[in-house]
Amino acid sequence: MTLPATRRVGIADVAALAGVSLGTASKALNGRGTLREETRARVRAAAEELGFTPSAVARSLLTGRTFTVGIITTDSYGRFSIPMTRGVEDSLGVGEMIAFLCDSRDDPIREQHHLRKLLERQVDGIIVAGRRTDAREPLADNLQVPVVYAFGRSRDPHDCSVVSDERGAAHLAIEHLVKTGRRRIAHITGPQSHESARERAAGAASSLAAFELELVGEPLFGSWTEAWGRFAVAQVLRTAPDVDGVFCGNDVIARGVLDGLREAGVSLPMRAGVVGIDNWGVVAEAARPPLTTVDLGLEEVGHRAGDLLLAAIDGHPTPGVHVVPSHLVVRES
Amino acid sequence: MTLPATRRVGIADVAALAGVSLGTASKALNGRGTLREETRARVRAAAEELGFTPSAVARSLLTGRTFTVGIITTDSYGRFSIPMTRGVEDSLGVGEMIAFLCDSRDDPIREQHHLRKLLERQVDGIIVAGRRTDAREPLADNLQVPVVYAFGRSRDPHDCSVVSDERGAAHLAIEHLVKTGRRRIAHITGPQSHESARERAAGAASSLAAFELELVGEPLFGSWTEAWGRFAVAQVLRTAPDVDGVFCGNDVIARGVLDGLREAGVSLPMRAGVVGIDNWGVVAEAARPPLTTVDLGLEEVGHRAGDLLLAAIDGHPTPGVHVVPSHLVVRES
DNA sequence: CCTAATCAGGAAAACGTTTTCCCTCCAACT
DNA sequence: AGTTGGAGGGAAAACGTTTTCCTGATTAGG
Repeated sequence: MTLPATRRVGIADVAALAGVSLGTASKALNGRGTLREETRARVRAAAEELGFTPSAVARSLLTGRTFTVGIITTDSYGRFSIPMTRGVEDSLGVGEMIAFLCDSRDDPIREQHHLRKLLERQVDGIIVAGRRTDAREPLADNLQVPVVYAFGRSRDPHDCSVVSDERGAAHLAIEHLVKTGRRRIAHITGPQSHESARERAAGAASSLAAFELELVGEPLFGSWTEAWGRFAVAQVLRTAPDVDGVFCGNDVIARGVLDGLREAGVSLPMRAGVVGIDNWGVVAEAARPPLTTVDLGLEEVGHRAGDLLLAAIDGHPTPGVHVVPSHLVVRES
Repeated sequence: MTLPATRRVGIADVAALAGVSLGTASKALNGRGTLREETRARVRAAAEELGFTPSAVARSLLTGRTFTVGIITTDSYGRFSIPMTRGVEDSLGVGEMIAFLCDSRDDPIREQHHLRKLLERQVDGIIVAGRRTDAREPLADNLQVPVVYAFGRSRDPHDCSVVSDERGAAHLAIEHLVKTGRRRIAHITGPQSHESARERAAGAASSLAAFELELVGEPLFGSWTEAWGRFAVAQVLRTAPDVDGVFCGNDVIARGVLDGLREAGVSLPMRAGVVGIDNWGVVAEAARPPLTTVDLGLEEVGHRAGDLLLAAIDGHPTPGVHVVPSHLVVRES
């Protein structure tokens, strides 16, 4: 009893109503072949009348294309995958494609399971959206469909990966601080085990060097939390009371830093500038003062990944690592 | 040039290698028909050797089922749809189903566009995940596939909707405040135009009445922001300095309230208790003190919606509004 | 030894399209 | 008048499965 109350209306029904053959109806609806305009119109009218919706399944079987891609994300929380997915959707939409969303929750078993499901359904391509920037193992080898890695690149440099510009982000942050007159700049960031934390710290150091400056103290690695930001900035104030700028590894830390500074009596943004990374609206806008931060262009990463995947599906693969520029979002901090 | 380098390996290849007919191979792999165990094994071995992956497309064409559903979400930000999608995925996973994710961004045109794409692909069912609890227009009438509305219910009571228990949530919050000794309780919440704000306020009033108490002042409707929380609580303190509890419409407001109270010199949680709604980790856990809040069970809403959709696909629809219970998450506020 | 029943497996239809090849007109040339 | 050639449209193959029906062989029962 699987609700077949009314049979699907197929192109054969349309053809019958229009008084043409099945093949002719197909041509009329798809603009192929040579037909009189009057015939086309008659078929279109019949299709309209019957509410005909072509079966993508049948079409796929014949053409081998499903106009479908899979997105495998390891980001169960959604902070990163949401904007990326949006970008991917934008990119795919113009090609009338649509995406399966699979959440692997960082579990390789689950990931392989999803992969199998996607391959069975003959997706035209796959996007792997990571939560961390650290390079990851490729999905599988000898895969028949094109794959693009977004945000977290693949360990295999011959794969196609799209990443955001971590060093560039650090550079933008430092540049902003320096150009607004800050000279004694500290860096508070996440765990050293995260490549993004290391990259941002390295980017900050080299950027400061270009201005003939140095960080105040060593970069403080901790966790991506407000509590760490508050704690670390208190420590900074003890060892270097004249600090006038803090570059934070992400917005959440930055918010903790802002609270820590304010509560220590540092008037903001007069006596010190703070810059974060992520441009996460709910955090950056609610901070006091609203946080100046660097947007990693996640939506653009997704968009780019989608474009590259479409190109690869079309037979024009573009292996290598593609870097999407970051940009500064100036608020009041 | 669409990369047909190597032709797909089909069940015919498997059959040939195993030395059986195509139909027999199908039966062997699917456990149908009556075959010798040795034959089945031989076919399985052949399939393994060739790396055979059955084409879900061909199967769907024949059976009319795609084992695929569509999720249409209006929640471009992702705050609500992420946990719901997770729940849906969990529910579908056991049925070997997989979901298309479509973000309508609250645009009816885009929504219809997505709907068409989904119907073309012959999804077995559709879940509509709302961002607001306000009832929404049905997706379309005379739809051939089952639809379940999640979080935001459909205006048509004959549709199947799954919602969270807004009044119950308010009740849990008030109960917690009262049981921890609070008597002078204010309510600060979001815009009155949002049904959830109105429901939560109404729930709070009736719950207080059950304890023979009343709200301190009228509910303060504003926006779902920290700034509003800070501003509103300052106002409350002016008109009712002895307030000892605040029930907030969501966690973000609650966080603003906590900051406002603390900065006004109210020691927390000794002199006042604060409860939010949402249990949004990044906000509730980072609050000072960590926020006690009500979890609306969004993941459960998604899970339930998935279950009901599966049942409907199986020919057992369950029209009506289904309410998922909320639960209190006690932290330190 | 003959018949009926069961077991194994093959042949072919079916799903709903798209596309290729073919046929039949009819007009325009030579 | 005979030949091209193009326009308009039909017939049928093809995609890769599942399933139904059928046939031949083996076994059990009488």
